[in-house]
Amino acid sequence: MPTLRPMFQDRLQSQLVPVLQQAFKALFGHDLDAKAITFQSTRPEFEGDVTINVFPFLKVSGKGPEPTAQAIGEYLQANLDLVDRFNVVKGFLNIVIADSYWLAFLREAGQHDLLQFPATGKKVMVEYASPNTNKPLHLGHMRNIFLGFSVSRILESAGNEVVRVQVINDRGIHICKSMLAWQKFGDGETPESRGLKGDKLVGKYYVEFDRAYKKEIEELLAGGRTKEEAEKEAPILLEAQAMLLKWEANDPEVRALWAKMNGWCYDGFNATYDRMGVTFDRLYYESQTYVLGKNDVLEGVKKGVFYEKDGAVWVDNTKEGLDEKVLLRRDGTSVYMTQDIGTAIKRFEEYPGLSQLIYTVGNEQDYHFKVLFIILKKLGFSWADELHHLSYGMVDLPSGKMKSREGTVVDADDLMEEMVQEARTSGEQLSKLDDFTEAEKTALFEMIGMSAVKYYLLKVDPKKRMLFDPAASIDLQGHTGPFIQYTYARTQSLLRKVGTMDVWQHEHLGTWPLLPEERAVLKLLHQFPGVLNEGANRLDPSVVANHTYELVKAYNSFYQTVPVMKEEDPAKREFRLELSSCVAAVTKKAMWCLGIEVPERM
RNA sequence: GGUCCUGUAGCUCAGCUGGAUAGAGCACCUGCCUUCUAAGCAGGCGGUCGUUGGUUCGAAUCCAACCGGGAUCACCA
Repeated sequence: MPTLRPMFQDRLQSQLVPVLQQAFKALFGHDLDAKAITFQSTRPEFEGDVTINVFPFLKVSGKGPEPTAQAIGEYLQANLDLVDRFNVVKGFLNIVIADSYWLAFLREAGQHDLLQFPATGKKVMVEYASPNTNKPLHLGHMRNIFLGFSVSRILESAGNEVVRVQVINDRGIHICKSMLAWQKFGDGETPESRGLKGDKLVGKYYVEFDRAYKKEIEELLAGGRTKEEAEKEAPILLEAQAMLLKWEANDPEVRALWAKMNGWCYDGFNATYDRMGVTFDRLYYESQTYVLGKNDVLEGVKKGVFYEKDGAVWVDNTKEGLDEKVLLRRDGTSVYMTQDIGTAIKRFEEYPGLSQLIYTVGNEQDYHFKVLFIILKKLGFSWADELHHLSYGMVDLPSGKMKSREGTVVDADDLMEEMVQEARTSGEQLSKLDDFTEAEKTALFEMIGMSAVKYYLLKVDPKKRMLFDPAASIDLQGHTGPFIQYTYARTQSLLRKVGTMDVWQHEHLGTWPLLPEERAVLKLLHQFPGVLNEGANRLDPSVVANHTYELVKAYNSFYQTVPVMKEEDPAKREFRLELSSCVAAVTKKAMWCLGIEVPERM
């Protein structure tokens, strides 16, 4: 993967490394490579914040593990103020970082957004939705959309300018099927007359088509045709194919129907996107892009990158361990790959400063993108190395795979509605919201329900296929979005009280032994920029999701065992308020990176 | 068959640039609301990290083979 973004340098490690190098020089007369040192956070059962494993250095030190660790520890303690003390357990050097360091860090964190990196000056395009216009969005689209949108937010936080893009597959045989079925069986009904969302109505006729098609096949089978013949010869299919030809010939009537039904579909999609909370900067319609690429391919033939065989144009990727692939059919028409080649080129033309292009598409297209990227590289585009397929695994149901034909797809609108209703049911049972207006409640339950779905889909490593268990996803406790929202609401409750009591002066923070609960929270805050950087480099929201959970879990533990407002020492109280405030800000921003909103009360 | 992804607790998932007795959530069991929001906290139960070899001082992590799950390999989109 291209590493465009600068590596985040952990501020603690960047201070430790040079002194460690000095230590190795002074103690063992060895020039230590900075990359040879790996830090790990100290396991909770030992005292310390950072741990260095000295086993790799035994050859250099010429001593056993414990004396080596001891010597390094002593050197660090003597030469670096932020090293307060240390202990050695077997080959592990556990370093305790001085409270003053943590306090200074907290002060800094209070003044800056830890999760907003300086501008990189880079522009990145993220394509994260590519629906067909013949059926409504479902659970699979939801993973795709939330994943890509979150990645776009993460990249933005990491300092990049982001262009969010949707590709709409608005032409082809699939939409003709819906159109034909509507013409035949629709009786002129519209989303308005029927009271149905536009995408649902179009989807309904896609199903109608399939039903009629199957019926015709059965009749043909009964008439003695083979299955294959029947599938090819069913009159309604032939009619749909004829309609596609008419569409391509710009037949006004077909085009008008096409525009009308696609319009219904877009209205439906837009309503779904609104509820999802996602937006696009640029839409690409396949009806406009499907003609692209042909000239680029012919250009490639001239350059000798592609070759002709049997009248068709091929690319040979056998050297790359792949196969040969047709790019233009014998009749000169395009295949899917052709238009993807053209569209990629067009995008870089449209956005001259673009440095990276990310396609959020399911892993069933891994091969397709591998081939696409190789082809663009062969055509000599300098940006070909900056193309990335953000591939994600399929979403399975407890009953198995989702199959539209078997009616087992989970509809996006239905699922969101169900989750919001579940949030309402549990929220009203808790009866903490008596002074909320009905509108406020509705907004809150919307926020909670949506966070449950989004977090559930985002906490899993994108490349793995995942199981969507409706019963588990509806859970609002434990490792869930609502749990994180709840913690945020807790911090806000505290900070509101401060507002009315005016006890928070933001004055200098004193020095005293930090409590373990406080340290745990500080360490997780301290690690967060590195986590965001990792998420941006790996294009993986799950690392951000999981670390946010770690943070709020530690904060809850702190909250439940350490007094904040009730602390009598004003300096400690202020420190804990500052800590709470910082946790709140970071949590809010991290959730923003996931495309999840966070409530002031719940 | 070739290629790619994947296999960790009853279930869903972290950990995988090699390092200390493998972590969470759910489920099940025990405590904790006259005290800053109990959508919470504290604790218990629960694992031959698919199998077998190899590399290493050290392997869930790297390598190989095998087994299981998935995807893909159209002059389809």
